[in-house]
Amino acid sequence: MGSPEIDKTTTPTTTTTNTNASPSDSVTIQDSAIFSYISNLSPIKPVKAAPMAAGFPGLGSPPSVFTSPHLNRHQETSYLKRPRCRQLCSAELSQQDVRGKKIAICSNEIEKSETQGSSVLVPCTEKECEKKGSVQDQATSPSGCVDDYSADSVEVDCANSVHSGSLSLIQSGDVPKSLNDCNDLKEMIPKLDEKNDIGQYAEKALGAFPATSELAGQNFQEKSSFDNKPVETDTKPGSSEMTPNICPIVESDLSVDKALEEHYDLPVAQHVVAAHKEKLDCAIQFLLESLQPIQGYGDGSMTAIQASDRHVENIVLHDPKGKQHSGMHRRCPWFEEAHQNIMTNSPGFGSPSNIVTNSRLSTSHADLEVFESSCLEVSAASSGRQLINLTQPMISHRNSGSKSAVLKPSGIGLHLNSIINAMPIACGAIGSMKSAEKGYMNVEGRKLICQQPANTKSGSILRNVRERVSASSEDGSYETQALVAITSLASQSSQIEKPSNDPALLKQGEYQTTPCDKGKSISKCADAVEELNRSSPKKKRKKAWTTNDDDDDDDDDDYSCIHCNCKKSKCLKLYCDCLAAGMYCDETCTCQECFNRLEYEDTVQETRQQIESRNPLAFAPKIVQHVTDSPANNNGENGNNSTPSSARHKRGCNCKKSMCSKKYCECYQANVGCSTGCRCEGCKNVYGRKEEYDMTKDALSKGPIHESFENTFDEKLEMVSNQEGLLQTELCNPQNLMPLTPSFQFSNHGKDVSKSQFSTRRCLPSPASNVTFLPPHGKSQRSPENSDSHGTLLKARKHDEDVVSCYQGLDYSNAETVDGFSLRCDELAIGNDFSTLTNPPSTTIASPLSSKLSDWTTISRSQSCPVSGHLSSIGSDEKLPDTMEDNMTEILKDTSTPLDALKVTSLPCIDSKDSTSQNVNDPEDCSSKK
DNA sequence: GAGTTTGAAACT
DNA sequence: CAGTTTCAAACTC
Repeated sequence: MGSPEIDKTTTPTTTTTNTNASPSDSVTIQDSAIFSYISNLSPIKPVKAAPMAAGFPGLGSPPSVFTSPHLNRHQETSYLKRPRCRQLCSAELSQQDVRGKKIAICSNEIEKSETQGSSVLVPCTEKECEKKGSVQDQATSPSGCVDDYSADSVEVDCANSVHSGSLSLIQSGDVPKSLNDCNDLKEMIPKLDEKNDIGQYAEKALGAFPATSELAGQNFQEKSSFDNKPVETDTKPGSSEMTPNICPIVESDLSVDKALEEHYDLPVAQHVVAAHKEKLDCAIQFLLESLQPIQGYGDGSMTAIQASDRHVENIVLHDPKGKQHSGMHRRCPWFEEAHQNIMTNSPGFGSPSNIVTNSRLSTSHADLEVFESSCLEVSAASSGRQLINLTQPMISHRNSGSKSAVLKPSGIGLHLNSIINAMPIACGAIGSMKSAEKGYMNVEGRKLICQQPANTKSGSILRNVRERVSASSEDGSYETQALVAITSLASQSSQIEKPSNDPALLKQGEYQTTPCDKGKSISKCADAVEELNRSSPKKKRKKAWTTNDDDDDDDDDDYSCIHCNCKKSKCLKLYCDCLAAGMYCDETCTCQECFNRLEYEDTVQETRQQIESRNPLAFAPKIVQHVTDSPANNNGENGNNSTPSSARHKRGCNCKKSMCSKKYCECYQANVGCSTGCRCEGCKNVYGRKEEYDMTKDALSKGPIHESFENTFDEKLEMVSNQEGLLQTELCNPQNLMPLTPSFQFSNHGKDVSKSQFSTRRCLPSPASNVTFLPPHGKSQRSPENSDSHGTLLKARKHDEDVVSCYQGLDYSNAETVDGFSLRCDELAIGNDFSTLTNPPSTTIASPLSSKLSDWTTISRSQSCPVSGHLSSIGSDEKLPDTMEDNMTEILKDTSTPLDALKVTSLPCIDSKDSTSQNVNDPEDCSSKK
């Protein structure tokens, strides 16, 4: 009480400049900043720092709120995109530009998931970003390309980081030059796309650009970015049908794939294709090659270029509809914070996205050598996709990682869940997202939901995407990305009619497909997404973290679905759905004495920190995927399950009288079954009863250890990942997730769940963050459909795998495992010796800590590439950065029990079998032995 | 719409 | 950690 009042008095003075600044003002400022930035090239720092800091006090310091979510910053940001987008846009542009396109893409996907339809986004973005866009356009318009680009970037930034990435590219490169050369590039690019003459292209590029390979590389990128439009037309003749939103995402992923496939006949390409595992290495190599070589490796350079181009295309495409983000009317402080933190804090985050960003930053900054930039891009291209996939989920979420990520709605999570991450994946933090239909589970939160105007095209788009995916990618990793995109698309399509949260988005990552199952997996994924998107009809109101989006009526974005009616809490407690979702209250809220407003950012921030201090996972998605699915969950006892079967409430419910059959029950409300974590009495949860869950677990895991592990360790990990992800997410991921929080996390949860866990454990170390976690590792090769018949076996497998992976580290050699892994994992793990992963604790711990993507990046680089640096190895905890250690410590504390359990339990199994692969393949054996 | 019920969040 | 209180949503009428 007191604090709020105090804040009121204080905030006005302190925050007034920041928060009070009218959107237009902020926009203009930002625009000007952006403009200057572009013109000056140097720039990222000046512009954003101020506004962001002011806007989001919490960001400066790792937001306590989203501490857990560190990893998912991206997602978080993506998750909760609301009003703030404007400010963020400008600020982010400068700061975020550094981010890799891929990151942006990821965010885009998340956003898409959240917003669902580009069309949907458009309106919103227009509202929010119109001013900005116009201003920026005018300001930046040096060239048409630039204009579009900048404009897009601005708008996109709000929702997507991609734009920022593109901007960064532009900035990094000599803008003027690039602009001038745009025409040339355009001309050249088409050819490239056609593969007519990569060599020529390279030569031209070299000639046109500075002699230095570095410059050339940059130029290429820049050009590519600028040439996006041309490329699009050329490359995507058939894609016209696709909505801009979809196209960008898909293309981004696909583009990379294509580039790799098409252009990488080179050894490098082989590396990439041959080893998803070695993506990092490939990226490194690619970088190396790119450095020297455009000449020598024209193809390689081209690839990078194309990738960048495609990204650009994506951006460009978004332009028309680019204003997607606006979908969120509300602003998500967390999310923003996450962005800020990410942007300001470090060039290198732990997450791949961060990595990408860094790379781009390097380009923009000149600090990094072109080499790095090229490498980054390459890596981004290779890994970025993964990231994308990851983000989605997450997303989850909303931010699970409140602090680090700040926002994200940690998983699709519930709160942010609303999105989680939802939200938008993630917009992870989103968490609480209520998914439009299903809500993003967790991603935390956020509701990623964005309404999509009904897109008649969605279906066609989806098809296109699928086709492309199948056609384009041979690599599972790529497929994964494609899947993600598809998933988002599917969700969009499914949601077209209705706004939806996408917990699914958060969890999109979960839907990995193996090459074999591509078609099916994709379609299934889409189906799953759709399912997730389904909202429960009954709900009058959704909680932010709820996965379901009931609000068919709501055309608003997921976030819009979140409203509060607080009377006494002043919206500064978790009672407030808005706050829980990492969102500010808006006019739609009927709260009284509300302090959860932009005007009281400081207060909100403090409150969040306070809440987080009490419960670090307070803003994490409430719903997370579980490793084990109860049969009931898989099919849904009622067959109504909208949420992933594997999804479970993080903490479980405590229902006494409602029998978990009313919305009083958070599990039921989230359309998830009860689990062992629930203390409910007389559970009759139609989505899965606690007893069933327990029985299933017992049967599958055959050991209390598994349960304990799953419940505690996995859940935590998942949560963290979700939060960070999401939507995001979400969830994280999204939120979520999902959110997927929002971070990150959805329908096919059974499968996905296992995957998610898998990924989590495996990927934990990866900077990729939650998002990556979300992706289903476990299932990669498994058919998406987990029929009950297969369910048991698969489940058993999953458990075994999880245990093994956790304990021993993944055996990437194992085809299944590899496929299952998200790119991030591959990158991270691959680059390194898995020996590093050998330490279960370190691995598991690391992942949550992924908040510092930079570390990861460095690690991955160091491992794969000598260049890098600081971290000698992930494997040893000692070597981990302080922050990492701290995070790990926290995580360990949280999961200490699980770890122990894991060790104890898993060991027998593992020991019994020498090879991890065997364990993975033969879960039964382990179980039988047990 | 008012009142009741419910369970999470907050507090002790 | 358990018990109690507070709170706001869900529910009922």
